[in-house]
Amino acid sequence: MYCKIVFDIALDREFDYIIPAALAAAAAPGRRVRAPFGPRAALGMITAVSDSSDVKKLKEITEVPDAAQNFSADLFDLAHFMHDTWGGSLGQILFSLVPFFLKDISLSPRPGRERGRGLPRRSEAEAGEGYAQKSEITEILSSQIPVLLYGPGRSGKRDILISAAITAAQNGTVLILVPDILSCEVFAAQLQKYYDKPVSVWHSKIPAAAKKQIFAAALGGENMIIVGTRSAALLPLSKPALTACVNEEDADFKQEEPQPYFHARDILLRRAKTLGCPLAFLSQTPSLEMLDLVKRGVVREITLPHNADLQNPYPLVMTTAKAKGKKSFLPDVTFDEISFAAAQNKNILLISASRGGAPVYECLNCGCIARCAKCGGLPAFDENEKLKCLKCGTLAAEEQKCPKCANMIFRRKESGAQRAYGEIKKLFPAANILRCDVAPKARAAFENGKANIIIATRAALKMLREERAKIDLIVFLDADLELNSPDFRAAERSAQILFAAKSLLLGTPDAKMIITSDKLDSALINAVVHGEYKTFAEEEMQFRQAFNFPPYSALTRLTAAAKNAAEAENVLEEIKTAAGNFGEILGPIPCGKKTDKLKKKYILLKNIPLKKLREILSAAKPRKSVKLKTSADPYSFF
DNA sequence: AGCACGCCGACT
DNA sequence: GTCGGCGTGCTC
Repeated sequence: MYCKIVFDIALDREFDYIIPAALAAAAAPGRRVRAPFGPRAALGMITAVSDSSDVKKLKEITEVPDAAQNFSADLFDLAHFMHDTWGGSLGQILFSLVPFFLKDISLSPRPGRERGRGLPRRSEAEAGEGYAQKSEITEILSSQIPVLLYGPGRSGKRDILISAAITAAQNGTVLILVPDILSCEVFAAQLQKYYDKPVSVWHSKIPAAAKKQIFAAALGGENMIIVGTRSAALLPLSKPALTACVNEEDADFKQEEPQPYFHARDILLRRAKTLGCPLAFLSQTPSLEMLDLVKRGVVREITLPHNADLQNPYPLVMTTAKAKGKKSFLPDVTFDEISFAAAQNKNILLISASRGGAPVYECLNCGCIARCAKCGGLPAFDENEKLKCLKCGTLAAEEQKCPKCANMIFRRKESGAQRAYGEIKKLFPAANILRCDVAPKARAAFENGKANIIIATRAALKMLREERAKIDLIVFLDADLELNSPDFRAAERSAQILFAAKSLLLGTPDAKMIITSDKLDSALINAVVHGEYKTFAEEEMQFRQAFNFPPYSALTRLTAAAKNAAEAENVLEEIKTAAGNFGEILGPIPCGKKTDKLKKKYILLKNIPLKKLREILSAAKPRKSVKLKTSADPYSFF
């Protein structure tokens, strides 16, 4: 007998081995095995068993360590689906389903009833609070196809999910995915108020021992509720009763960087189908992919009405064009609103476009950016306030003549939050101003009631939304900047952020929002002002169709990294020519962020299956000096 | 991914 | 003269 084995390494290849007679009974697809691999003995996993092999010099597998298979029935098939859909190493995919802490728990008796990290339970009185009792609950639990709970902020989506989860958890395992760790903690705590058993919390910060218990319980098909981040989508589910995904549109559900590559939304769709289990997506700004699924009848949408019983059910959204000229950092409207709010000691949140890196040296007259005389790199002020080239370290003169307009007015130009902080401090010297690049700081600031003005990025906004912070005025300092990114989802992302910000105002009387933009008549801005996400989504959907972007095409990104940009470009051009017959290709496009010393460029391939792309890549003899990386359904475009 | 093999720079 | 840099290549 022979078998094919994959290993937990970034190598997408199977290896053939002999199964010795003594191990024949235990060896089966999905079973982990010990086998000699090069100079060492490695742990692999059997993908197939057969009675012949083409390979001449074969070695024998030496051990089958586990008493039985470690994952639920659908996961072996899911691994192949992940491999086909997003690529990567099948070995790493399979091993990600059998975590490192799993030694031989597969046949161990069920753990005690306390598992995972039990959250503190609320008092009887609090637990007695009524939770949603709506027809949507039965609709979710009895639907033959996945459901999208679509509704504006605070329309009761989460209450419905909590009720459905508690009902379903009487009959099996409930798995609820949320985008990030904070949402995980917040939602689990919310759920715990109504659930009389401990809610299991699963994310990267949960200790291995607790994860092991949750894993074992899920594998055992226990009645329980798991709230977790995207990696929880890969947990075994032997007796699933309900799966769900909160804030479905969040890009964090896509795992790009470490293997395995996957999109939690697509994993849930696939698993719900094969497991025959109810699935609910929650969103106030559904992704266009989700709206496409609804349109095609794959997902059924349940629309929740706007909740008019809120403190501020229709928050005022104002728009203003960017300040023209050099003297004013803020448009007049914005300045007036901030002054007014600050005078009343209100909480003001300023959203700047980006965290902003080192300040650059820019000509105030023509915008020309100073260059290093020696190497052409960007000079910037270092920690000692010396103007130095970022590339070669050469000290540059601060008194420079602009090479373009010959003015002697080079100025330090700080970007993003950094710049905003300086300017706001000048304009509102009496206010407490806090700059928070990092999300948790925003929380502290509002808790203390210390800061009047918080300057934050969008990441912080997400956190504030989760905490339902009390904010009286939100100002987007430049809503257009996001749209300049090469990401075709830029507009969608902006919409998500703007709508999220708007619903942050719902609980605070008279709270309002100002959007600074030079595209005031765009569908996006109009949609936010009038509260109709779908208006924007429809126009965006037409854009996607017109330019053949997802959900109208399957996108794959191929990145080339080389010592010099021309080399990377040449390789990509070659591949573009070779693959041109199979689908539309965009690029090569230079990567914006320079992470290492290698130059990177990428092309975008439309509707070329991964399998086809692999063929093309192996046919085009890849040069050793150029590193290629493919990414299916990409979400980042750096 | 590891880990070996292999051919060019500054040290006991 | 050697130690060691990491480029290249292989693992059934």
